[in-house]
Amino acid sequence: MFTSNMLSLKPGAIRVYDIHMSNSNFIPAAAVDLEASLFCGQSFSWQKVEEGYLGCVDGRAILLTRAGEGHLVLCDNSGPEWGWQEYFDMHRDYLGVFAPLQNDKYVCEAYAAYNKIHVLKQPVWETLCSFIISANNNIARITRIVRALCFELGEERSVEGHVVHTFPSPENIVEAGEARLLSLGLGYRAPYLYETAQRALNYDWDALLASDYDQALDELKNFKGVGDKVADCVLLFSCNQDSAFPVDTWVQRVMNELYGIKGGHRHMRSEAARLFGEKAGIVQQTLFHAARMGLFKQYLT
DNA sequence: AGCCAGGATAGAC
DNA sequence: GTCTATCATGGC
Repeated sequence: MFTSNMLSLKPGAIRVYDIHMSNSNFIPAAAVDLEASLFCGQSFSWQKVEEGYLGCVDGRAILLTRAGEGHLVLCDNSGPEWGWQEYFDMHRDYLGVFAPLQNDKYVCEAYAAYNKIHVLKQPVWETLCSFIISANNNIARITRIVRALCFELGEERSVEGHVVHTFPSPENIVEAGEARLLSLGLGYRAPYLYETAQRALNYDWDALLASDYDQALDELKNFKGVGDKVADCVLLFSCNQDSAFPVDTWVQRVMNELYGIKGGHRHMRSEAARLFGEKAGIVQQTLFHAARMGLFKQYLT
């Protein structure tokens, strides 16, 4: 039997979630760890402000303000209401994903420390660009570059007096040109992003979203600067592919040194499915964050 | 100064 | 198909 103290889930957490789901603008703190979810390296478009968190999703300025035991969602009025429940993956049964893994020492340790990291469902174009930029880079600098891209090439939006900038469209990036991208700090990734933007000008994103995993993986790798890892990030964070298993340097270390698994992308992914289930990507995000925060320091060389 | 960061690429074999 | 040097940039 899977009990709440096994993984240190706070008593009553699920209840609070259910009670507040009736309020369409309220994100209960007990349902999702916004701090960890926004800053664990899956999105680079959020920042902390006095009242809470400020971001821009799908061309819409968003402010998450602290209120009671959670946050209120405030948007600008530029379009239809923002589907934050989908963005924050509120309807997934996270306990159901982790419960079958109660015999996995490392998953349990990670889940005990970070049991409310949700995998965000982000706009695919922004995710593709962000993770092209992420190659051989660190989260702080990726964030700076993405922010510079938005500030220089995006459009201004505002909510509650806060100004943000939208993520630039493929047209915006092509018009800016490769040299401009270089000056924004992209380094050798500048031509990758530029060529990707050109290819994206007339691209059928709906077809990508409708594809199965293998098909979508091959398709994404046709973009310049996209290999297995970046493609898996896009698949997991934007394409509803819960089995995608991004292997960066941290996850590589975890798989090698904690689970004794080595090999190429294909083998690593099948082993991840065997160890963590068909939604291995959801588990991966918590493992990644735990490893990066030093939780496995004692096990890693 | 050298190593690391949510890796990918072209080239060699 | 697998293995490798190389690629900007900044922080430590």
